[in-house]
Amino acid sequence: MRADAQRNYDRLVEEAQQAFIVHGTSAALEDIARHAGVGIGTLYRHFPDRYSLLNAVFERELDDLVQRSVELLAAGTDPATAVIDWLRMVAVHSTSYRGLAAAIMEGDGYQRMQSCKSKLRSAGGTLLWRAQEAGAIRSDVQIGDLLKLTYALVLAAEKNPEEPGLFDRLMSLAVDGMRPRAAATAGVSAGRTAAD
Amino acid sequence: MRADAQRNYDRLVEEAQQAFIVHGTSAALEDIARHAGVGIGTLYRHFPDRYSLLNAVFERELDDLVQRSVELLAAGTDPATAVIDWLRMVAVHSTSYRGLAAAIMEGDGYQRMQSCKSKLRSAGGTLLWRAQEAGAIRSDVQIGDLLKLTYALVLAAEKNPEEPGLFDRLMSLAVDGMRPRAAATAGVSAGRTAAD
DNA sequence: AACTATACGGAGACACCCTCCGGATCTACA
DNA sequence: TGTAGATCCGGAGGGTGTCTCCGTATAGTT
Repeated sequence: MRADAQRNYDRLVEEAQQAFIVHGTSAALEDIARHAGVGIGTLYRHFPDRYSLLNAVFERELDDLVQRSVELLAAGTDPATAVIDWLRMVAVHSTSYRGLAAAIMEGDGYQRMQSCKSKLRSAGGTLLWRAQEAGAIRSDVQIGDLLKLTYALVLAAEKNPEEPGLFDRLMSLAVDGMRPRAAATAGVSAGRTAAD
Repeated sequence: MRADAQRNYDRLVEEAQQAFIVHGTSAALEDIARHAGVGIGTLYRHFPDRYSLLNAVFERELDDLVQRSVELLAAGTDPATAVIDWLRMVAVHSTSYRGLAAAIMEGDGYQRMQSCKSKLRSAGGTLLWRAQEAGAIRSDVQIGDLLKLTYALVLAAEKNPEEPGLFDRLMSLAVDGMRPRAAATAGVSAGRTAAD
């Protein structure tokens, strides 16, 4: 890669990060290029579409979330709580970019953002595995599902800013469902089989 | 309302329904107008934005979902199962329009689609109330939250078409969390308080 | 210094959104 | 039935944003 190309690449990612934070992930790409002192053509050469750029920005920040998962693994925290806390951190992070949750979920971006997704999966997967080994989380729960759930709830919360506690309320529903149920207690679990 | 205006209004809704089913809720409004044999200006006069049109289309189909809730209320089904089954019906319906779930969640459309939302809330609210009276669903669960959760999960499922069972898996997590937990069983609920 | 692979820039085609207003069309009333 | 005028129609046009293409410029090499 030529030196000038590398320079432009870096400036674009830098500028994109700012723009995405300020204007959300739908910030105009032409503005990003202009602020980076670069032509729109250059932007598109480095990043064929919006998702590529988003992926590059996001990837720089992922190390932090991965690091958190390692810490939670090392610390003596309750395995199930560790998983849930980590998912909350993922949620908090994605909140800093309006629209990021939507972008990650977007099918179109599936290919482009895969590198980010697999990093998240491997970090979270380890935490989940430990919790499942300890019997603290249902064994049929998958890390991919948890991440998808988390981003879906972030999105719901983002679209309902007038309800501040929404994410936590929804997450708590799902969180309770993750835990293995005690052996059926008469009455309380009536009808449960029909729902499964 | 003048007769020709009414005629155009109806044709637009009709045509929009088809377009939304075929091309998703982001179908080009100009195409809808053209297919309805009407100018784009006419479309915008009747429906100031995409959400108004979506609302009109959606509203025609809501009676069915409301009807279902009445049936579930009348039938002797388990109250909690009835709520969950109804939410599934809502989910199935919204699946017929790619993007509807996103549109309903969208903040911009909040005003425009309110009439649909309140119909859903009142139908679901009655079912939920009965289940909570019967002690079959946690009393702190709100119908607004359940609908938001449902649409969030529909959206997640819609964006991951390669995983057919996703919606059901995610829903089952949340569904389990809705049920009141039996009095703490030693060991299994360790760490629960931290998550609430 | 000359050469070539690589990268740049931005004009322009495209798609969609939404507005505006001159002209066409209904309807009520005589 | 004829007409006045309130109502409605249509689509050109301006705006925004995406993405492509290719003539020009430049870094790196010999």
